[in-house]
Amino acid sequence: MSMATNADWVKHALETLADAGYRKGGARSAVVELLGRQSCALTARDIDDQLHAGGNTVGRASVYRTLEALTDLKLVTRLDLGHGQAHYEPSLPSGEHHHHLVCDACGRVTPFEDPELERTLQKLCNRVSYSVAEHDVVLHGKCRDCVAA
Amino acid sequence: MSMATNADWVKHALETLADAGYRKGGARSAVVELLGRQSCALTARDIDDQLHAGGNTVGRASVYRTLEALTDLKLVTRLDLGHGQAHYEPSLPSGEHHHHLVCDACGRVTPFEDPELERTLQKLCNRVSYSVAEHDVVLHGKCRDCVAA
DNA sequence: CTGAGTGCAAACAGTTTGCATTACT
DNA sequence: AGTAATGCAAACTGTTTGCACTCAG
Repeated sequence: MSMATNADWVKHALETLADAGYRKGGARSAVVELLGRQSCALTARDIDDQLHAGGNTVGRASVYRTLEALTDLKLVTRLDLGHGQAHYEPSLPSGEHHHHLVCDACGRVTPFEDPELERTLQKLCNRVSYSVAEHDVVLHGKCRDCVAA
Repeated sequence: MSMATNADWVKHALETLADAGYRKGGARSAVVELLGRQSCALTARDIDDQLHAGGNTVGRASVYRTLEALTDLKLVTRLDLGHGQAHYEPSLPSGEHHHHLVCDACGRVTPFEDPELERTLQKLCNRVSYSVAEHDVVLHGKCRDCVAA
């Protein structure tokens, strides 16, 4: 299921880019395919490093430009997890999403889901004076390993 | 009550700094007093600008150093609201806290409180593998004015 | 052939750091 | 007097932009 979902996301993302008038390009496809292989949040640096480790020669700029395009098309979500660098993750067309636990000691990021939280947030959004498009919940603390150490 | 709370916070903050071994200094007091006058999140830039507008000659560096000290002592909370710059706000000793609505169109930040959300988050924290020290909820969208426009 | 896509290097913005000076204690 | 606090400028980091070159359509 997870594999199918990720493959679907890559296909969906490439199609959406094409529909939006973007041409095909090596750097962009490389970023999209790399994102498709991940399930949780990556930084631009992570993406750049992994692409280079795989022998690819994409420039930082192309990574950022691709991420911007994908974010504009709502294909990826840009998250601020509080360490001064943005994180990006594919957003599933189904609309389902998770939130994040961040270890302030080692930097690890762990996703979690909680239906009750979603329900509570949903109710909250209706009560508020803004038109809410998106919500982010970030729990900061120490992961199990760092608590032990 | 709001006035009393803010005045208390300034007093509390200055005492805590003194107890922690910090000497008295003009830049630090200026930042603390300015924070005491605000109730919601400010950027370092905001603080620097407001101090200069008031005729003060503090350097950026001192603002940041003060904010770091205050954050370490848990006197202020550092928030990442997703626009690449950190926001800071006094944290009340009572432990009560609010979360934020951010208008992605005009940048406005509006605080809100929701006891049910706090309860839900509390339960969630107990169920999770991390030891959670803090939680941030950020709702992104458009404020009433920007929806109208 | 034309313009979007790309890589590089330079530009930027927010934040941090090094250092000489100032001023609490 | 001794040492923390401060202001300035330079250094750093993550991100964006300008430009010449390449390649998809």
